[in-house]
Amino acid sequence: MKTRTDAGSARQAGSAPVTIDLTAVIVAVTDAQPRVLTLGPSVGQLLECLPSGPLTRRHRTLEQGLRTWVEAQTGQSLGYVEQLYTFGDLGRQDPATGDSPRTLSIGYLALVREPRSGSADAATWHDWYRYFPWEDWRKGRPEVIDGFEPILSRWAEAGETAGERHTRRERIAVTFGHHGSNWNEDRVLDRYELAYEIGIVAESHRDDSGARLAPHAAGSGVALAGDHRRILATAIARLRGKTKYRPVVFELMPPAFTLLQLQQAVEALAGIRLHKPNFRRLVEQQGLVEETGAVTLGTGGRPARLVRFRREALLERPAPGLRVRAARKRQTTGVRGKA
Amino acid sequence: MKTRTDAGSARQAGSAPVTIDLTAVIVAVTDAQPRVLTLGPSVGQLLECLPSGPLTRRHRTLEQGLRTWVEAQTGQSLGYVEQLYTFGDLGRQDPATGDSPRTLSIGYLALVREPRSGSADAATWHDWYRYFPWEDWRKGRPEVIDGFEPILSRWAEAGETAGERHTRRERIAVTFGHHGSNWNEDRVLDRYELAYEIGIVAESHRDDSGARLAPHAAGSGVALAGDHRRILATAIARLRGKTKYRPVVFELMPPAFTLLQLQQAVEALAGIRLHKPNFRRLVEQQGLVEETGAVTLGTGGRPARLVRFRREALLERPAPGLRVRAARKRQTTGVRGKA
DNA sequence: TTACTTATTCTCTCTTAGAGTATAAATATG
DNA sequence: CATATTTATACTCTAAGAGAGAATAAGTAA
Repeated sequence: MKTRTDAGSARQAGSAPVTIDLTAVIVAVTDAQPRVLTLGPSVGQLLECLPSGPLTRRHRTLEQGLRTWVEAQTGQSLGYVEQLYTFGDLGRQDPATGDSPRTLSIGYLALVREPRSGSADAATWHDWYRYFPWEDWRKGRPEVIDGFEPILSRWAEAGETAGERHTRRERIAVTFGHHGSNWNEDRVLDRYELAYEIGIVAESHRDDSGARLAPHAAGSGVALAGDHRRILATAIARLRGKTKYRPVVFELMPPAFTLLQLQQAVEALAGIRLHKPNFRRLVEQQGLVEETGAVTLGTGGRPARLVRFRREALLERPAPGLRVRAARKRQTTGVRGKA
Repeated sequence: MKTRTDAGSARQAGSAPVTIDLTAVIVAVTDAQPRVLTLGPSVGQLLECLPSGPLTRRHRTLEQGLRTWVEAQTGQSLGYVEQLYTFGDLGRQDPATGDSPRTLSIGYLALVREPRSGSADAATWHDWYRYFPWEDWRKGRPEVIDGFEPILSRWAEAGETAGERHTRRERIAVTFGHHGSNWNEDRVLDRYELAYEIGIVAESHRDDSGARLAPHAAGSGVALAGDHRRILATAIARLRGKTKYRPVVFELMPPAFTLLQLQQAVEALAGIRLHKPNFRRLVEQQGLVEETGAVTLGTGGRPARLVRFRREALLERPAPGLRVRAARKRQTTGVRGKA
């Protein structure tokens, strides 16, 4: 449609060629680990990247374009797909791009059931904590954060005015919490952004960005090409948040599963441990699952009932989800040996 | 960055010229009504539209481009701004555009304090329920929904297979609820999408879209140019949802306000009535406000304390927000006469 | 003074969430 | 085969939170 006022001329004048990149974060959970599909480094491409390709006029819809590209590049066909965010800031483009057409990346989150094990393509599945080691609190506070802390405080105290120093301390407290307390697992993107600004992650140094305070810290995880690690952070944040009010985890589960498997999937995504009896109560109370009648052996103990997702739950509750909070005391889910 | 596999050639081949439109939903609350800023119809532009303009190479960031356009078109400078969604499906463009370059719209939500009353610009503030009359349940169930119901059932029963009819009935139940129960105020976009698909709103008939089952229904609200009503629906949905876990309402309040004003702002956004004592308890318990010491007269009754937003609340709670649910019984907030 | 309006404070009940304990039914081990 | 170990499942106890309504305070309008 037309834009009003005298925008017409401005449009002609300033409108620059733009390329739209459709980029997918494809997530699965296997063996209680969250995985993401990437294309490994190769000749002419130093870093790993997410599956992605440009929007063309053959793509009727953005999502359809994404599906096409992903299938071409990885062989994966996608089920659940959701748009995340559109990234397009200039100062943040990989300078390798030169000043060719401006590129916007539209990021998508996709959830799939199972990593296709024998994919002959260049695509490989990786534990997503490879890119965000500080996000996995399932075995307690990750040690890598110890390495960040001095960098963070140095940055805070380097503020020009007292006010700025206060704001910076506040920001650190909100995003990273206070020495283990107040950790909010949803703030994945905030943490990445802060790490990027301060220079903790490798991308800060590669990009044409202002702040380069700290040298790229140890334990800052594997970098991805372009904006891709930011897009991944956005995806994890969205998924962690959404789990709480929509039954999205079930997109990642096989048709039948045990309650422990479900719990471990949620724990894998959220990066925290949950209290087992309360988790089960929550799931059953909300009517999110129903019996299949079958049981599994091979659990190593008493056989577990196999359940399946109950679609009707969507109709019954306004916000069917797993509103979980981390167990205060570190809580074994019953699988990983004696506490 | 580069795209891997043999995307290079495909990119050259298919890559079409693209225009990026930055579109703003600018929201304020005055006199307990939610308002949105639009540019009125004019010569060469039959419908109202949202402030919007193309991204140019002068805009370093998308958000900065948006702010520039909005200020040029409306004189409003924006405070809180948040990206919503990127729309770019082909089948849904206003056919008036012809087949000129494909346009993607990136929608934004902006919150401002006060409508600038005497704006000489073409921009005007309108109650947002003008575009979504069925979304305002503050005075009970809106009558316009009565007009939709037969159209909805006719659509459901027109499904080809029994399965499709069932799916359609389910979808209606989830989005519109069952005759007044199960109304979920967050599902603004779902409802608009359904209305669009069935043909309840005017845009369905204007666009080059498939379904045109029903004639554009009475009480279906004022149409906007292009995608803009969809973008507005997205904004309302986002704002209604976000209110529950982030203190965004305060972006819309004056520096000092009474608890009733705050409640009415939340009610205006959510389109539902709240239980007054419980609302106050929630606000005070969460530590979201603090005393200013002053009181207002002119409330028509006992003077009310004036409070202000307490920023520290952000640090103390993981999800500081107003997790409100509609009062079961219609509940007077004490202002609108005797129930 | 009396009615009415809005503000503010309580109370009571019911649901939900956090944390821990007890029992059941398999596997592993001697 | 008895026993320890492991996982599954069911309960209990407590405390916090949410829904609903009543009671009291302090103004304005008649």
